[in-house]
Amino acid sequence: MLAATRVFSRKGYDGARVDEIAREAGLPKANLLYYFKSKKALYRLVIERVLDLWLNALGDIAVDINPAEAIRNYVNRKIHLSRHYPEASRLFAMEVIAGAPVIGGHLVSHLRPWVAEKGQVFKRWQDEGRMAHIDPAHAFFMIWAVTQTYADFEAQIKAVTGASDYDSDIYAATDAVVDALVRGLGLADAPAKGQKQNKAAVVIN
Amino acid sequence: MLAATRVFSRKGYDGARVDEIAREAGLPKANLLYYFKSKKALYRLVIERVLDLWLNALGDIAVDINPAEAIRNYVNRKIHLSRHYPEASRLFAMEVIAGAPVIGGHLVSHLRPWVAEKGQVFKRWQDEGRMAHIDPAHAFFMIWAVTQTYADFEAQIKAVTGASDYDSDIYAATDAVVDALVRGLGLADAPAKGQKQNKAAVVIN
DNA sequence: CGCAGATTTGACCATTTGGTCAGTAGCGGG
DNA sequence: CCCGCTACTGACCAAATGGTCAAATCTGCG
Repeated sequence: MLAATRVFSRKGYDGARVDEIAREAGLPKANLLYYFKSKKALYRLVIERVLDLWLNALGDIAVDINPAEAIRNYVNRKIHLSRHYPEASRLFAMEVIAGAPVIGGHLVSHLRPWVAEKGQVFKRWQDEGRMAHIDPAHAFFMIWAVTQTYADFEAQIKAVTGASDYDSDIYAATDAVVDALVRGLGLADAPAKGQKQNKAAVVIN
Repeated sequence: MLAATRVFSRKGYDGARVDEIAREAGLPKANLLYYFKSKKALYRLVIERVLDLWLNALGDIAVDINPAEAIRNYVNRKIHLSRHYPEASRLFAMEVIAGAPVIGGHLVSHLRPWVAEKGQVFKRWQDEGRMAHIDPAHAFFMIWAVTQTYADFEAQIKAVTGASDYDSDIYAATDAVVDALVRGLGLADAPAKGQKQNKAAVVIN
């Protein structure tokens, strides 16, 4: 299962060889196909598990604390995920890029309501002047884009920065990125005193 | 060539069938292989052309105008590209996710110096207090992540928003995202009066 | 026209790959 | 020890696929 995630994420669905997955899992191909009916079935299981991981591990966005803090938490958790399971992240990315043929339905049935619900919180914050006016869904797209890029485009980032130790070198720099994200979304540290008074309070240096 | 880009971007290298590319190009497979020695050679050509498009079409980041304006231009151009050539964007993404086996060298030899050079501009802006202090390379990663997400994760965005007309529905919302990006990077509209005086001047509403 | 070289193409081939199957090994209970 | 059942596996197969090739067709030119 882990082996499958690794191989699929490295080669994509078509590029992955059942035999390679089996070898990586340390058992004969026939045995692998004894447990999982087919390559496609295995892929489906793996990708659904990844999506679950994504949705569950992220948990909620705290409503009770201030927006900046809440989003900072969420983003950091997301980055933590990407850092800890880069293969999962990449696998998910490939699936979506290919048009989400397998998890398209799940995205509609699970992710969509999730976004709709959390979006309500954003809306409230925006009404209270504690968050910039951005379509909540797009705020998520921004957050996801930025957090996933460190897992998905690792090769590019490595090439550009020449980081020798990706994990420590790169993720050390993400704090500033999280700041930028929070600032960009215009999140207030504390409840605003009045409507629209929002002054992008985060100090820059 | 266009056909190849389309098919490769839809299926990935391994998923793409030479025969399908040929059919999409409206000529027999044998003829396609007469022009391009092999599938791999064709892929290499296509992906290199995409990278060129990326690097060239983006052109420069204007130094003479104010930072906010300059980056806004750059980001808008990038979004325009993603919007106009989503297949190219996705193809590039898949290549990088797979570890950039083909264009890894190009990234180091072309993209890296490009970033280093443009990064100097960012550094200057930062020293002048006209931009938040973020490692310039990471500022680019942020920008790229956000702009590419609209092409690469189209399937996800569609699933979440339920947009019926992706092109117009979605790209209409990107203005707010560009704003957030500019705000997040702490870009000043006009030259700051003094060092470190930066107050994330962009008003939020 | 006639020829030489380039272009085009259907037929074909070697290899790879997902998946099957018949048979073997392990194992719990009687 | 044996029976029945599940887990496991090497050998095998049909289909798909990248690539080749020889023959056909086209094109420019003397």
